[in-house]
Amino acid sequence: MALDERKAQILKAVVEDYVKTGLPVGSRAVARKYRLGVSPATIRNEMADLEEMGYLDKPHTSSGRIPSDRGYRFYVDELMTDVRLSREESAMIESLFRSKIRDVVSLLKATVKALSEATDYLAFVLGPEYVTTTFEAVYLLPASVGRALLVIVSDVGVVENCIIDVPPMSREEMEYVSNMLRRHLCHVSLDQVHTKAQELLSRETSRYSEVIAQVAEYLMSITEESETEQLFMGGTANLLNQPEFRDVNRVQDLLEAIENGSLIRNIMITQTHTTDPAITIGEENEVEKVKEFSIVYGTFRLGQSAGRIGLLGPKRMNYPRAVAIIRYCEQMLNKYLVR
Amino acid sequence: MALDERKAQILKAVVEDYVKTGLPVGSRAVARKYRLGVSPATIRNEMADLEEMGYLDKPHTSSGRIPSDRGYRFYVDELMTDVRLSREESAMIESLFRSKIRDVVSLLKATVKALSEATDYLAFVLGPEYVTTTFEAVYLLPASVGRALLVIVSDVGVVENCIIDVPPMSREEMEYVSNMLRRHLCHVSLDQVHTKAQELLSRETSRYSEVIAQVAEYLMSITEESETEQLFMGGTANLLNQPEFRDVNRVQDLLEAIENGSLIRNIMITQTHTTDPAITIGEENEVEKVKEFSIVYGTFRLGQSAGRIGLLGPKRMNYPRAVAIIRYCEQMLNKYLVR
DNA sequence: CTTTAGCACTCTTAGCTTGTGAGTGCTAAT
DNA sequence: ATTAGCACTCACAAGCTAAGAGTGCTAAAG
Repeated sequence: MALDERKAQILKAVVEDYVKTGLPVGSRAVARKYRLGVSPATIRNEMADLEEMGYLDKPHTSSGRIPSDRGYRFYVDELMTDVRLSREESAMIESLFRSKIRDVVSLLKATVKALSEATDYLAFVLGPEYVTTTFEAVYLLPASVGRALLVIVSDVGVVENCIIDVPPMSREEMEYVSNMLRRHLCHVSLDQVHTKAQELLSRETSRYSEVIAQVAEYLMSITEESETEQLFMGGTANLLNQPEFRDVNRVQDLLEAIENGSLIRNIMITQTHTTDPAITIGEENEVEKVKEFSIVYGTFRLGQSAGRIGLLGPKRMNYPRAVAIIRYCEQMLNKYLVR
Repeated sequence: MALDERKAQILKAVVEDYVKTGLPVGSRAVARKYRLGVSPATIRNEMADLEEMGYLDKPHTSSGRIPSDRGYRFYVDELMTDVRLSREESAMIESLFRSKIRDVVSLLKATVKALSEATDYLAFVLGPEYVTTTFEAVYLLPASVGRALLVIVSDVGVVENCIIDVPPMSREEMEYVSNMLRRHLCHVSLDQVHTKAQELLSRETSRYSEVIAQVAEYLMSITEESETEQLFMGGTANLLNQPEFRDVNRVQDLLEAIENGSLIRNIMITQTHTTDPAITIGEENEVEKVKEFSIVYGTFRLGQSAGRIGLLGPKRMNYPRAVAIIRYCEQMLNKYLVR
């Protein structure tokens, strides 16, 4: 399966030229731009071989070659060389991060912004799952008559809140309930919240039982809920820059699926990643609608759980650059998310 | 400026037909579909009059008429009849709301979703400005060594949080600081937060002064910050459904501007609204990039401040329906946001 | 005096034809 | 093994034509 040196060089040239121009690349162009010391005719022969081996495709009988999924895969695995972001660029990105060190959510939003502005692709950040989390704090605050604001701080610093109905009670009473909730439901692993709440309910047969039940339910619901909420995306307009989207219908379908959010989540769930900035190319993607695209994604840690950041673009993607940017943003996140 | 009955009927027919089909409408079509008891020739004459008066345009010398901005305006002001949402539809929307009565932010997100799914337009919700707001609660919670989580609850129930650096301190110390902050900075109008914080600083020359300063700064920053954060959008893919976007470049430009968010904010700031679901059509929009579109937007109240919900679509928009949906969502919001 | 039928004219759009250019595969010479 | 040469393929753009929808005007009819 190994390619001899010259074939490898030609494959590399084809991929990089096609990535740059978006046009099928011919033997002439390869000979001219990437001087390999051989004539177009020789390159033609080699390209015919590469096609037979499945690394290149032809859009139609005559006229240049484009890389196949396999060609991209070989390029990504063996041929591409790491690139470094320019000084200005990394400075630009870092400054964006620095200005947003407020809370986790803003930081993730900043990441999306950095990614989508630094590339021509769709950027996404999938917040960490809650599964392994406990709660750091639970507060019940008076909101208006008959309503209270429930504020919850997870151990990774993500804050959630909701409004619940409560029987009318004094400030002191509410503080009492609030303290009780804190004592019994904080620092308890999620799978035990339910039983703890039941315990609490059976002991407290007071008028607060309704409140306790509501809080417990909300705590439980957060597990799934927040998964649907914690997806940030940006740069949808970037996709329209790609020449492959000259016709609107193709993009529309994808956009719809992306916007609703389930798509990215599906991808991240079904995908089994291996290397750090993982790359999936075209048909390698499990999800149907993405089989014409590539995804480059990485991981960041927050507490005990992990989140994902990624770029979705055409297969004709600048992989070295995408990898460099994902790597850099991973670093930034892990740096600013320390806790 | 008033139009005689027949002209009005014809204008109405042209607008509604054009809205439905997207194709310039000719005299024949009007005569056939909206039986007005006159022949195409008569309608041709009337349409020529309407064109001269500025209510209709011709894309090119021969071939049907399309409404001008003025034509749409007249239609919207005088001709269109209110529509009601179907029972299923309003039930669908309300259920979406009901399932999301958790916190303000989820509710606003649900609104965007409802709006964009119920229409073919871009939906947006602009959260209420903070200007007139005070803070209901301020908490400083231990996060990790040297860091604390600052949680702030505004009087309208919006929760903000950020992480700040603090000198190492015990749980009791932090509670002391937290209480101090609460006593001095809650229920204080925003324009006084700064002076209050100064007072506090001058009295407390302790090691906590750094913390107090940070908190004060954050409180101040929220005013602008949250304006940039509190914009929710959905349904960008809807725009691609519109036949006017058969070519990609037009939409890309708009999408980019929209995604970055400043566009909608600008519109809402520059626009002076009058009626409740306000409608601005084409050139009536102050913002350059929107002069080819129309916006229908309404207001909801949250505490002392107000937010906006709206739809952005082509001038060829189904105005009666857009108005009905905006109205309905306004109601929903005002119902579920009571405090 | 308003309405209508008839007709010549305009303009867009889709489909077809043609020419050009980029690129290929094959063969024969180096 | 490499390369030059050449015939061949195919996409794409440009130009052309025919069809169709719609108009404005004129003259007849109510």
